[in-house]
Amino acid sequence: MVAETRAAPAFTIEQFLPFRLSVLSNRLTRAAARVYSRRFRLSAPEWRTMAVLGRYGAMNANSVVDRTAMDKVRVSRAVARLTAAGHITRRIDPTDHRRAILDLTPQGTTTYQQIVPWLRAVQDEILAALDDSERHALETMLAKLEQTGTTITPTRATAESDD
Amino acid sequence: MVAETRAAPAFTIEQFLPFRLSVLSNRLTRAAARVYSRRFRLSAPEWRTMAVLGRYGAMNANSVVDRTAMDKVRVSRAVARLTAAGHITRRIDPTDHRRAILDLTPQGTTTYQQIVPWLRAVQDEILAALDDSERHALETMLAKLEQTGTTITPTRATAESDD
DNA sequence: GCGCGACGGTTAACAATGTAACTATTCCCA
DNA sequence: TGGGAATAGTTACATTGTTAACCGTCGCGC
Repeated sequence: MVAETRAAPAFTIEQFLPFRLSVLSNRLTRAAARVYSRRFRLSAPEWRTMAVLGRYGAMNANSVVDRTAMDKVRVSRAVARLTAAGHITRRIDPTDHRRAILDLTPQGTTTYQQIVPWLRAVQDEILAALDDSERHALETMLAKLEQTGTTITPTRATAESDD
Repeated sequence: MVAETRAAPAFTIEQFLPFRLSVLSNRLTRAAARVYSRRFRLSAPEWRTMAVLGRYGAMNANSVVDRTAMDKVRVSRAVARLTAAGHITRRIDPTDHRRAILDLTPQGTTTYQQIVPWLRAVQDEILAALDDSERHALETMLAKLEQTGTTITPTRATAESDD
């Protein structure tokens, strides 16, 4: 029944790194999202936008794009909803009328400050499974994978004779 | 400008684990998807379904759900498209008429066997950034995080006074 | 053997996301 | 200085994901 082959071990998707990371990150993101979605009705893109504004202060949408790895459409939509909800303000940059400068409102700042400790707790809970050296190793590996991840371009299979 | 506070360090989303994993896994999944989407017009759920059938042989949709961490709706749609494309067969289980037994067709098997080596190459390329001990550590940590990830339920923030 | 809760899977309705085309503004240089 | 290329952001449309309701089948107690 198993499409096992002579030379290579079976390809097992449960062990395939992108698959594992995808499942894991979905679960963790979901756990984190409960913090801000339940009580504050924020989506992940919305929270991410507030998070960078809360951390770094006012900036335009493009800077949010750069810091959050979201595309500009997602940011644009998040901004629209956040503005409507009164969490952020949006004013045209007087020096460049294409840009809009975003910033947290007082209400948005309060919300931000309420959410942060909960997310810290989530991260602590995640990392509780690891000891100090493991946490350090995780940091190192993530940094490395984040580097290589950018250049993955499968150019040639190593064993087309996998039949 | 920065919403920095006395006691706690600033909350920086770029360092928040669920965020980092989400960005990383998106990029890796995308890199992997290029392999099967370009040439074979398969989506991720479709490939995942083929992958478990190729690895473990015929099974019903629920077993695919269990092995792929996809919900049943996604599997159902993937199965519909794969059947239409001639990659898999679907026959009612004679011993239980609620179930349908899925299996790769010869064409599906061929496709599967063509894709596998490319995905191996992708994984090798990703792991090339790490040395042997790091790979081992990654394996250990993923296993641990996959365990805890299931039970994350933020119950109490540690520092509500983060204002 | 029959009725009712559970199971396997599909369909339907809706929200979120991605891709591409588009508008408005600014940059830059011929 | 004026006109094309680049930039910032939005809108429109197609695809995908999520949730809930649904249908047929099975298991099981009565």
